[in-house]
Amino acid sequence: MDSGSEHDLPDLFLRTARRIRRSMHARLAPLGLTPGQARALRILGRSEQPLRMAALAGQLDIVPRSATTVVDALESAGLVSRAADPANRRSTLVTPTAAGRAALERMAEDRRRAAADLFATLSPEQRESLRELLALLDVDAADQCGPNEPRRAG
Amino acid sequence: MDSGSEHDLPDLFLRTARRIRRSMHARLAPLGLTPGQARALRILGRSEQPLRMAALAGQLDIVPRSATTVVDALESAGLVSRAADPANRRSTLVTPTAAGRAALERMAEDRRRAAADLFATLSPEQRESLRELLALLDVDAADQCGPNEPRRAG
DNA sequence: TATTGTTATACTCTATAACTATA
DNA sequence: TATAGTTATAGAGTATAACAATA
Repeated sequence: MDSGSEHDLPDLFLRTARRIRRSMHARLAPLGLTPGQARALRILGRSEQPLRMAALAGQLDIVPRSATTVVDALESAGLVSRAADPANRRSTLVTPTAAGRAALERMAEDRRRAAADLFATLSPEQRESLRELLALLDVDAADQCGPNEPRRAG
Repeated sequence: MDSGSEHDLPDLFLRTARRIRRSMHARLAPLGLTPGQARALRILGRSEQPLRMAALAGQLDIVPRSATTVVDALESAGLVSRAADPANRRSTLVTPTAAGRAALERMAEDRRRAAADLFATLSPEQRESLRELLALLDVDAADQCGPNEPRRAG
């Protein structure tokens, strides 16, 4: 009734993002995970190797300090473990535990269903278009506005 | 280098949203406004009538309590004013002040440029496609996941 | 000295619950 | 009693700055 007009592209984008985040939050709450924690766990789960904190932060597109908070929570929940990198003792390697991998499996199905729900108003072709457009936006995006990338002029 | 793969639609979406929010934050910081405050001010500025708190919350797609915080900040900054609705003294009517309207004008140009930057990797046709897809997503979106709408089954 | 991660802190955004004033 | 808004509080997400350990 009050949402259909006058929004520019960034506005529309953040509006939908808010809705997605709200939905994820509700879906994950019963599992005791926040959307950010679940996202980090997925990244760790799909990685072949244990990830350093900085690498995880890079994939999450947040500063390393913020990754610490996320990993702290996951570690407390027993879903990931930290270990010093033998090759470079400054580095911390993070890996999902067995419980972490089990949680990922439990979440996967639910996640697919939720995504389908969220984008239910789009046809499969439209969803594919959206995916392509988002991928385009993502390409050099981090270079421009990422928190970890060096700032450039402009 | 590390962002190009394995993201589903919600992930891609939130990733870009994060980037947009970061860009807005940086752009608005010199003006002493947060993205949320600027958004509320724009909604108030484009409204013909003064808005009640609940109406503003509705357009912002947040709960009324959250709108209070935003309006508090705008009022402190002298950009909006609150007045009791003469017709119903329970209601509060919010209007931009002259300073608020001036701030909106100052922001408008900058905002257009920022939006162009953010979506620079897309052609005009692609931007239009994206706009249409987002509009579709927005249609019955609030009904499903909004914080103010009554919860339904499913 | 440079790098990696962390401790300490702060701010934005949003939520629920309880309360006040009004209807 | 129901409604509009607020006070009080909390938690998620993210940031900067200073510091320790290691290289």
